[in-house]
Amino acid sequence: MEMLSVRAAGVMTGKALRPPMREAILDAAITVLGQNPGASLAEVAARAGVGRASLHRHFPKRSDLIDAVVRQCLDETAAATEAGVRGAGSARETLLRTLEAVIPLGDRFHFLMSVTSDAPDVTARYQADLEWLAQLVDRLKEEGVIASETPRAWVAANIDAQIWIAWTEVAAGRLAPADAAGLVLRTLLEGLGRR
Amino acid sequence: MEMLSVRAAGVMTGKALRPPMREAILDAAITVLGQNPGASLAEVAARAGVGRASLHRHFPKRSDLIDAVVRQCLDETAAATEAGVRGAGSARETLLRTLEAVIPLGDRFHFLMSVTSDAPDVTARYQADLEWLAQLVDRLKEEGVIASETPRAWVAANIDAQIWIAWTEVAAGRLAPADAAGLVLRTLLEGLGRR
DNA sequence: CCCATATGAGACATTTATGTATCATATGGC
DNA sequence: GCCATATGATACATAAATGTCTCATATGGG
Repeated sequence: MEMLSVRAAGVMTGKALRPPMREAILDAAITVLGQNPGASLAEVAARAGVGRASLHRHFPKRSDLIDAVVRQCLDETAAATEAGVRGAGSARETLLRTLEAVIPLGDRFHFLMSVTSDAPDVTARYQADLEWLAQLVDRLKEEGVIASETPRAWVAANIDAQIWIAWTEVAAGRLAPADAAGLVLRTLLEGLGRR
Repeated sequence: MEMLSVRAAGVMTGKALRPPMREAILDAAITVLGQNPGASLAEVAARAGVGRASLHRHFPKRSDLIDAVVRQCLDETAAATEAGVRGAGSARETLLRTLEAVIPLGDRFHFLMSVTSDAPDVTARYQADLEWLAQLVDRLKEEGVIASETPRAWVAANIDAQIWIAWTEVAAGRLAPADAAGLVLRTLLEGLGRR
């Protein structure tokens, strides 16, 4: 039984368990590099409350940190969208659930937009996400929720933009988190005009 | 009369006449720094087809270049919005004319968003633009074009986002320039839903 | 043709960020 | 209490961008 406790404490840190420090650095990186992609690693370390040397121990090169953050963001958004897809229902319901799950990850989303990664698996996953969104758009058109003439790229760009706007407004305290997804859905489908 | 030609040639270059080189550098800066705000001045100079030393002659410090680009973008957007406002008409017509004028300047808009300038007059002009947009939103609400309960910040953020989306789609060749403003207005007011 | 001015190219110093190494210390399991 | 490991602080080396300077050259007006 001691073996088990030892394992849980950190021997298997390879990937299953995440040291708290690594997580703190990744969080700081999302915030700092999201606001300013050219920020220095010293700023990231300071935000994480960590020495710059320790940061380099976990991520030897800047590109390693960027890669790890991108993977983290992809993992989180994938988990969120999977949860949204799992439950059955109409495409409109799927969209609403996905929005509820994804809006709180707006900063992750924004970071993924601002970075260009060269790792092939990363771009593959990114493409997969875009493909999934495209299929959802097609389902929305089939159900008559979205006008079928509207270009797919236009719809996708609008969804992305709305997610970012909603996250910004929530983060600024101008919008209640519980209202965000509904407002986005309404704006997307009916616009801002007087109904 | 020779004096006049001399003047026109460049003696009064202080502000009235713009040397072609300065313009080329500013254009290149908008493009390069718009895509990657951390790009080096060497990249900007190369894009402008100009030596790096010459760039430093016109803009001794990096911040000087940034400032000049910001001012240029503010000038252009101000000229465009003024033209949209001048003609009388409903707020909806004003919005449409403004969109037509501003969408082609989407990259200028995007650049202004991505940069934080510390010059006081720049921030003042930026605030003035935001104020003008807020007033237009109020007029739209008064006319019943936009639902009056919708928060002003939500409307403004949506307009900004639509401008950027439209510019991107036009630049990518997926949207005809002539269709852009109309599509934006329709999406803003009626959304993407089937009418 | 001559001259003033602007440019391009290159050398150079300075600054800033990055990456590496070392050492003292603290933390946590045993 | 002891020891392994991780961390923080510091110093150092390297790389890259920035800013300055000089010189040869071209351009355009007189």
